[in-house]
Formats: sequence, C-alpha cells, structure tokens
Amino acid sequence: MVSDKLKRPRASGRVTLGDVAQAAGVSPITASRALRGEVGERGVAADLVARVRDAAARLAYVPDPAARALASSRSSHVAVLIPLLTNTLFVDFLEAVQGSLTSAGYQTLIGVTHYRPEEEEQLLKSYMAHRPAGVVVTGFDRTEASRRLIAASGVPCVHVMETSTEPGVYCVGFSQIDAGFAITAHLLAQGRKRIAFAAAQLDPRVMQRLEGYRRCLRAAGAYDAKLELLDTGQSSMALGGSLLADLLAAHPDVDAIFFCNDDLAQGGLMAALRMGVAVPARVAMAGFNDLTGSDQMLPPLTTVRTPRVEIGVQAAQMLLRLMRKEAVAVSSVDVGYELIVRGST
Amino acid sequence: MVSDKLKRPRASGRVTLGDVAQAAGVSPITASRALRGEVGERGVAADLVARVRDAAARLAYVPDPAARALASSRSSHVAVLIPLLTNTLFVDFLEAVQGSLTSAGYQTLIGVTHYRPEEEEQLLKSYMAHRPAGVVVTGFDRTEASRRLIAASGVPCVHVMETSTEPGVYCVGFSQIDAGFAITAHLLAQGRKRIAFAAAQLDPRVMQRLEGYRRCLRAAGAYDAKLELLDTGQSSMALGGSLLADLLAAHPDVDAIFFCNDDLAQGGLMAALRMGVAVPARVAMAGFNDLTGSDQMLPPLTTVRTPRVEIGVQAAQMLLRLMRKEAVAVSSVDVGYELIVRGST
DNA sequence: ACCTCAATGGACAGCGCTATCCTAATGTGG
DNA sequence: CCACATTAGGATAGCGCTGTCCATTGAGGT
Repeated sequence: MVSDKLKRPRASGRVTLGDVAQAAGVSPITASRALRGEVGERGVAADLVARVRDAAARLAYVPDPAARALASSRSSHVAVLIPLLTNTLFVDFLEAVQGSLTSAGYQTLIGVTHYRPEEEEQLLKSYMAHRPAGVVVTGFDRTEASRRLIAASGVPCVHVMETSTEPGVYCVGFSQIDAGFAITAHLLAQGRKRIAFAAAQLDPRVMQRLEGYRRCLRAAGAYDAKLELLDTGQSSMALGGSLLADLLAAHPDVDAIFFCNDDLAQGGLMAALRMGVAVPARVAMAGFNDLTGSDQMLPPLTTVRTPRVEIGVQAAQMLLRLMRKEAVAVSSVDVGYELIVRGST
Repeated sequence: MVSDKLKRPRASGRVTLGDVAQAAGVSPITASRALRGEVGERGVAADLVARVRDAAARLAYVPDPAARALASSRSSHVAVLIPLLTNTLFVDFLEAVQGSLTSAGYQTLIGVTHYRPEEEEQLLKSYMAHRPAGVVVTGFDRTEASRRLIAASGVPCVHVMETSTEPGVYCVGFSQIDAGFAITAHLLAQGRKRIAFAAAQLDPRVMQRLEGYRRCLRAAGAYDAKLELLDTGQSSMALGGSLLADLLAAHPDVDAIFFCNDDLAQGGLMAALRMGVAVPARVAMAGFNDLTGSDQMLPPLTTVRTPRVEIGVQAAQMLLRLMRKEAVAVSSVDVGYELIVRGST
C-alpha cells in the first residue's frame, strides 16, 4: 500500500512528483516510472500510467531537471560544440539539431570553439561537469585530453561534418575530399587548365577539400603546387578579394579558382566586379557550402551545397538513440553533397 | 568540532564537497561558504578560506551544478532568447554575451524565437523550469503570459536592442527611432527628394525605424505614404532585389531607398547591378546594422552600425550585477549607434 | 563583573528525484 | 499440489549541495 504521509505542505509552492503520486494514489516511484514511460521497459500497468499522467496534467506538474540530474547523474542537456557561429553553415546545422533535440525534451548547450582545440577542451571540461546526456562535436581534430574526456565520461557522442570508418565512432557527414574532387572535376570539365585553390582558416575540412583538389588535378596531370594559395587568416569576403588579386597578379594564366568557402568566393566575385575581371570568361570561380547570398552574386556562384540541415537532423536522431541506449544501425552516416552549377563557371 | 564520519568511500568516484571539507579539516558548510566566496558576505576566516581552496585544488574538486541547483533552487544557467540565429547581428551579440557570462561561471542556454511571441512563451516556460539564474530577452514585444512568467519567477531579466524608460525594467540598447531618423536625414542631406522605405520581417524594431523615417520626412515635408514598401516575408537578399524592382517599377521617381536591414540592401545593390541601375547616381541606397559584406558591395553600402557587441557585453555586465544582487546604477543603458557613410549614397 | 551583541563555525534537515533492493502476487512445469 | 521463475508495485536510501537555525567566542557597554 501507499504510505500515508499525507498533506505535508512542502515549503516551496512547487508541485512535486510526490504530489502527483498522492493524487493518483500510487507511490512516488511508480509515478516516476509511469511518467518517464518506456525507459528500460520497467513495466507499469497501463491503467496506472493513465491515472498518473492524468494527475500530472491536472496538477500541471513540471519535473525538476536539477533533482532528476542529481538523482540519476544524467542531465537533460546536450552539449553541441561548433567552431564558429559566424558561419551560416553551422547556424543552419545548429537550428536543425536544436529543433530535434528540444522537441525530444533535451536542452542544447552551445559551445563555440573558434577552431581552437584548447578552447574546445576547456568547453568540454566545463560541460562534462554538468553530466550532459549527450555531446555533439565537429569533426575529429581535437586534443588527446578532449578525446579522453569524452571517452572517460561515458557520454554518448556524435561527430559531425566528416565521416570515419573507425569502429565505435558515431558520425554524420560527408566526404570533404570527394566534394573537393567533384568541384575541381567540374572546373576541368569546363575546359579550365590552370585551376587555383584559394583557402583561409585552414581547418581540417578545408585541408580535406584541398586533398580532393590535388587528387583530381594530379589525376588529370594538371596539378601545380604554386597555384595553391593558403592563408591562415580568418575567412571573409574581404580576404577573398585580396586572394583573387594576389592570384591574378602572381599567375596571370590562372583561368579558374576553387575557393574553399563561399564567403571567400563571394569576396572574389565582388573584387572581380570592381577590378573589371570577367567571370567566368577570364576566370571561373567556385565556392563551397552554398551560403546565403551565393545565388545573388553577379554572376551567381557555382558551389557545393552541403546538407547541414540534414546532418543536424540525422545527428540528433542518432544521438537520441544512443542516449536511450537503443541500437544504432549505421554508426557512420554519409549524407552526400550536391554540386550547384551557376553562372560563375 | 568537525564531525567524524571519516572515510565513507562514496559509491561514485566523484570528489565531493565533503571530501574537500574533510581534507581541509572543516565542516562541509564551511567549505561551501569558503569556496563560494563573498556571496552575501557570510564571513569565513581568511586562513580557513585558503585551506579549503588549497584542498579543493589538490583534490581537483568540481562542484556539481545539479546538486547546487537543487539545494539552492537556482541554477548557473542563463537563458538568452533571440529572434534569429541567421542574422549576424544576433550572432555577434550572442558571442559577446556568452563570452562575458561563461567567464563568470555561467552557462548560456540559447533560445531562438523566430520572431514568434508564442514560440518565445514556449521557450520561456521550458527554460524557467530549469530555474535559470538570469534571462536575456530581445526587445519588449511579447505575450502577456511571457511577461507574467518572467515577473513571477523572480529571475533577473535584461532586455536588449531597445531602450525603455519604464521603472524597474532593465535594458541595454539604442533608439531605433533615432537611428532611422538619422539615416533618413542623411539621405535628405544628399539632396534626395523621393526617399522610399523598404522593409521585410516587420518586427517591432523595424517598425521603430520606420517611425524614425516618417518623422524625418514629415519634418522635411517630403513624406509620401506610397513610398513605404512593407513585406511580411522573411528578410533576404533575394527579397531585397525584388523590393527594389517593385519600387522602381511603381515609382520611377524614387531617388533613394532606406532598406530596414542590410541583407535587403545588399540584395538591392546586387539587383541594381544586374538591372543596370546606377547607384547612387540614379538611386541611393542605405541599409541598417552594418552586417558582414556590406563594405564589400559595389558600391559599398551606407548603413547604420549597431553596437551589438557592446550591447552584449553591457547586458551581461548588468545581468551579472542583478544576479549577484548588487546595485545597478542605470537600469536603461543607451549605447548609441553610428552612421557609416559609404559609396551607395 | 555582568549582560548584550556581533561574528564565525557547525549540526541538521532537506531540495525533488531515482537506483536498488524487497515483497507480494501471479503464472509454469513436474 | 508444490517449488520456482517472473512480474509489478513499494520502501528505503541516498545523489551533492545549501538554507536555516544553533553554539561558541570575544568585544564593548554599564
């Protein structure tokens, strides 16, 4: 039978699980199990579940996340670590993740690493203290300490933007190398002979695109290391413009440029307009990611559309399954990419 | 004396406050007070504080936020609600807020309302269940329920992007009306006679800019309601282009356009390039917010630089003071704005 | 010398929830 | 008809921390 500590008025005005249990005429634990539903399938009779649900609704019961986290040593938070918030790529991704996660009852903690592994490590440290239910991280490039932090915590982790075949590693992304290859191949197919690669930021994914570029041009016998322009500065339209100017000055025979990111390419296009360089007649330009505005350029920018929204949705789905300890069919999801050919090539 | 429940091995491997207290030879409460420092100035002798600090460092003690939240019914979370993540304005603001807040030991929960009051209400409901230490919201336009939710919770709240003279309301922003007035005045000063206003989204701040535009033109006797083009759609470069086309078609005598946001203006500039409309000779264009890329346009865009980073920093500072129950000198901070005149006018 | 009062450390009792073990009731095979 | 497995509900005991009182001490006033 249910114990009879009735009517303890509870100092705070809060409706607690105990109140709900009392109203439903069951014990707090049963109420807890009934409300949490199918977690681990600890059976609760259907009619009891209904009674408890009803009581909870009537009393407008809101579970206390802190108490739950303390008792179960697992919070309802999911930490999502991305390099930048100023790149719409990650923003689109984030909104997708957050949408899926919040509707499943989780809170998203967003961490911005600024492409710095130490900063990521710091963030992980602080987030892990909150015992998150799950973690989403960008790519595979991190400090050894970060890796250990994740592994030791036992918190489910999904990696995004890249793919990996390593067993036990969960990831959702696409092959940056293939995508880099594909857009270079497109430029070759347009009859371009002197194709340059212009990059900034130089994060791991940029380097993978570069690898795709190299493989493609080497295979075609058109590779020239001097046409790689790598700038460690932060990616921006202004930098794209100056990269274009530098390239044309140093190598007047360049007839195509693959910018590693759309903002650089957009800057290149605007600079070309200012400088009176005909695009694509004199030089073709391609970008990467299909960011906002690329379709509005003059001419519109050829680029690779990266399915960040789908990556977000799939990553959230995968993480949800992991957090519920359900089986995950494929640990590495490749969502592909799409070549968007516009006027700039 | 300190109680002697020594050596309880504690099931989880976690280092707890009790362990620290034991190592320092004090009671857990004293350790708690020593580590929390000057909260409420509940005095702890300096040497004890040092001993406890030392023990905590030696044991690598990490406080458990969940336990703290449960016991004190206040978490270390701050909820920040913004309309969009796809507008760099809010992203810049967010990074500033988050920077100040995390370095003060708070976690930021980011909520995106998509300019929908009901969505904001929903988010507030869910965040308030987490008993956040503070809340940051955008502007003053929200549902009555949201307002009550904030007031009833007793959680400190700072409003951003706009200013208000209402007593007891904390805010950091600037006068959108004045800024709208200023840029319109600038266009007038350039000798423009038929100045249009093109807007999308139509959120409260856009309407305030419109109000500034109206006041300025009315004062100059140049107001014409037909030159206001208000579109409820989402702001984008593409929409800016079509707004420009519509305006020029409907009112060929228009010689200047004030776009309510830079992305619309950028779209307008690109469309002008495509259409062969000379800017600023035939029509001058001005934007708002000085977003990424506006300085790279052809011609570069005249706009109003809104100090979102400073708004973020100041809002965080104000909120920190409120959360610590320290006095706040001015409850309404006006950070101003800056007219950036470039080639488009 | 007495008393009051402020200052500092500690004991106690939870915050609201869940993991764990336990018990009673039901079903199964020999 | 009984031993035994299986199921569903409940009692107990914390999770790790802090709010609230209480006890102790020493300073200052009369």
